[in-house]
Amino acid sequence: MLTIVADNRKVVSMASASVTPAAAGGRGVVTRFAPSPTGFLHIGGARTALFNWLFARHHGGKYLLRIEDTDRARSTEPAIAAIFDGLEWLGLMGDEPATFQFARSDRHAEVAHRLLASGHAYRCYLTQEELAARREAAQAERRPFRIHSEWRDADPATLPQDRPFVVRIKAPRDGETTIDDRVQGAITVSNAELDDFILLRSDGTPTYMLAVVVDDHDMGVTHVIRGDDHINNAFRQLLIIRAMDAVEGGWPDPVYGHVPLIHGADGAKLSKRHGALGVDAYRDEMGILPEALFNYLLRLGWGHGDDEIIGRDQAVEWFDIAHVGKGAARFDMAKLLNLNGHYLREADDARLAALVAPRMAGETDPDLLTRAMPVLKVRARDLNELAAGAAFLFAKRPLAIDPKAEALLSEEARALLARIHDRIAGSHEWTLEALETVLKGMAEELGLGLGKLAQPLRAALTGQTTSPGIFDVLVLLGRDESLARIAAQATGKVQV
RNA sequence: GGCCCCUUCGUCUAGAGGCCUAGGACGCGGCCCUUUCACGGCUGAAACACGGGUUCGAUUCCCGUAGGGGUCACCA
Repeated sequence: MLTIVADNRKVVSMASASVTPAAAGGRGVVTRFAPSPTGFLHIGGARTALFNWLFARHHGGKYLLRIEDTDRARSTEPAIAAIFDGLEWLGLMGDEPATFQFARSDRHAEVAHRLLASGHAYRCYLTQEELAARREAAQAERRPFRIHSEWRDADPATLPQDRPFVVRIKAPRDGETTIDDRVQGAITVSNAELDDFILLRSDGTPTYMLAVVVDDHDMGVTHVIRGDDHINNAFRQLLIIRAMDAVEGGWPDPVYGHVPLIHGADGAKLSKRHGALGVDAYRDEMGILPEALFNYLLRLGWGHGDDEIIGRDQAVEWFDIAHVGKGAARFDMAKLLNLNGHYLREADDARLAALVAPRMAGETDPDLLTRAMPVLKVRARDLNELAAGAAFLFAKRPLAIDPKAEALLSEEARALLARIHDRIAGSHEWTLEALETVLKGMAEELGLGLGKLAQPLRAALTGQTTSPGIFDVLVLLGRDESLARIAAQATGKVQV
């Protein structure tokens, strides 16, 4: 993972040095997923990535990745690795090596200076203290605070030479701006609501607002699909885009699609309290399959008629951003588990065996695990349940007997086990059919239901009250192990 | 608080003026299958936030109300 990061860095610095805007003029669709590496890839981010990926694939376009690491204090290398790891797992890596935003600071500053030179931006010498004081004053008078810098229209000749300044955009003060959002529909904001936000900080570094716009432009991004917490930013970013378009042309408005955030079960924004975990937790701790999370996330906030089970290819064919719901959807673990159970049953047995083995205590046999999978996977919803269900296969004698199973092993039951032991020990074939014939015949002879034999058998063989079918268990365990486990619980048997 | 957005069963959703007696899925209840647990099948309860319009006719269009969410940094 770290080598990939290093490679990406190299590619980026070359790209930023040559400054070759891909000119978003017309042609193919280009989307992007742009997380800031301040933590793991959370479920909401994964869904945003998914929608970008699907939209691009559906339209035969390109899907790119950009790491927004301009916040040097909060961005970390492990977070970058975790995000790539999560995307990789879900099959949502970009079509090209990721772009790293911080590496492109010079290009961002260059754009700010063009805006400055063309009069679309200005140097503002207001200090943070002055701003804070004005903000407080506005608060005290209970009126909304808008930055009105006296430097906006200052005579360039009178500008201080040795004081720090920030570069602010000159936002229009009248009129209104409408965004035709592909998810939300038309959204209109009065320009008076937008104030002169900062492009370049006093230390010369670009702000997020500037960096996003410049990077999207240079990467040729045509469709900006992201969380709807960015709606307000879209209007500000459009200001920069239109200013640059006026300055040098070739800066078309992107198409926006602001998808709703995912909420917790209580309807509030998903937070750690709700289990807003990284996708790695769904994989490692909860034992979720990537195709299940993919399907779940897709159906969360989007639907296609009555269809519930939707695979990758089908999703690409059907995905339509206009059908993404406008309201926030709540995360429902029960439904995810149900879907996971479905994909578990569909999954390849050897693959499942490999996924389950590390979750089991002690030694396991991949071959036996694989052979047991068909009867094991139908009764599990996640890999942990699958591992628990497989435990009996590798348990060492003497078997730990679960209290509920113990209750099944009465005196009569133990006596019965002795008879079963002798009877099946004499069976020359150890197959599903042969064992079934023998045991059913025996039950009939004794005038008992098969359950009377099967239940104590299950307890003796697995130490539990639930397991795959009893004949499956016998065959999986094999003749020697089965007879030994039965003998251990039967009365009057010499334990091997 | 200002601004922006949202609102169909508990949850995810279908629905784009008559197809709606509002459909599907998860979850929940019942039945069947069955040696247990599952899987599977059948089945039941369960929703158009409220109030006004527009219309011959509104879940669907418009306006209010209520509720919810987002956003208001030299963070991203």
